[in-house]
Amino acid sequence: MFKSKTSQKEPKQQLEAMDETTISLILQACELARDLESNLHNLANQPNLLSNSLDEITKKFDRARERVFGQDPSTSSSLHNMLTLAHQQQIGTSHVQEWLSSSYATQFLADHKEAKIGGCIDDDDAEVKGLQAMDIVSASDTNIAASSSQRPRRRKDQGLISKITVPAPRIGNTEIPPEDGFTWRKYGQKEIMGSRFPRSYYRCTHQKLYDCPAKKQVQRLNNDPLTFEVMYRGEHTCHMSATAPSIPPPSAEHHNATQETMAQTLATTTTADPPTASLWLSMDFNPIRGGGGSSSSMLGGNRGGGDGVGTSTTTRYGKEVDFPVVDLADAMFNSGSSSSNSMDFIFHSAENKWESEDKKN
DNA sequence: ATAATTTGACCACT
DNA sequence: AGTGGTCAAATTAT
Repeated sequence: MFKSKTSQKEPKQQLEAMDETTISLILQACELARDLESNLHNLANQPNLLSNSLDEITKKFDRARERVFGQDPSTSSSLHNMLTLAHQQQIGTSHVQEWLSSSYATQFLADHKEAKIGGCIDDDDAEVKGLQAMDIVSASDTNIAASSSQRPRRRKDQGLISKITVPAPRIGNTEIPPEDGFTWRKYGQKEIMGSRFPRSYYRCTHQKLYDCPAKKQVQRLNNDPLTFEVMYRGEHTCHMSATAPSIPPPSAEHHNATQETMAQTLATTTTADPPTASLWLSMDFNPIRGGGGSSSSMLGGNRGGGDGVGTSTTTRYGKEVDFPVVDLADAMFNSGSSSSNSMDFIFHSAENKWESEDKKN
């Protein structure tokens, strides 16, 4: 429904924002990333080379970013994270490149710039970069305590897989973390010292059924409530099972944040079925929800544009909230500008809706 | 009835 | 002792 509506309304006007040199820079960086990917195993033993290689890629992206945006580090953080994670988790960077070469990439960049209302400073790059392959390996040693009869509590250090920041949905509820193709069950929330917003703890919905150890933490950034910091721990094993309900993402055995970024990006930039972007689009977004006893009925995998696709609802702490899609779209496109004012309006109107929703309860 | 979320308490870690 | 991660009973949603 609103799927086609939004897609048609989104112009691809940002292409001219990037000249050929910029595109070339990005492609070069992708090329380097691919090289790195193929040599990753060798380079793992040569930290210096690895570091140089990463620097090279980073620089190219930075230059590309500067050419496009002058300077706006926040804008490129997701892109940067994406690439970084692509290396570390051995995601096929050809996917990245493919995506980058599509017009959706430019749209993505434009949208991110636009969506940054408060101007967030992404200080996570260092951390993400700091991740070693060891971290990824150690993450698999999550042996969920199913043994003792006592209350076995997990140790803190489970091996962090990835930590990324993702923008809140531009359309819909900006207060919920974006869909990432997996189904999560919230098991905790905690106020964190120095953070204005609580941190939410999620585990894979299928933890029990499939012994899936995947977890994630979601927290909004202090300085940019419209950005979520998502920390993934553990690896999904549920989609490995033949009967597992989760749809394995393109790079099946390496679930990760990149997908989240990409998924979120695409979800927030366009809901059309773009030729290249469909690569990610097809992998998720359908809000396979473990909702109300019907989760098991989803087991066949209802992907591929089935019935419930394109839904404009999602969960918000257990409640299903109808997004004022039409209103939002109108606000967005009738306001005649893409300024932050219109965005403010959108977010505020959305929040008001949710507030009144809350009052009912 | 079943599943998901909320939330206070418990516990590991520093 | 403080902080953060997890548990689990109670609550809410489906």
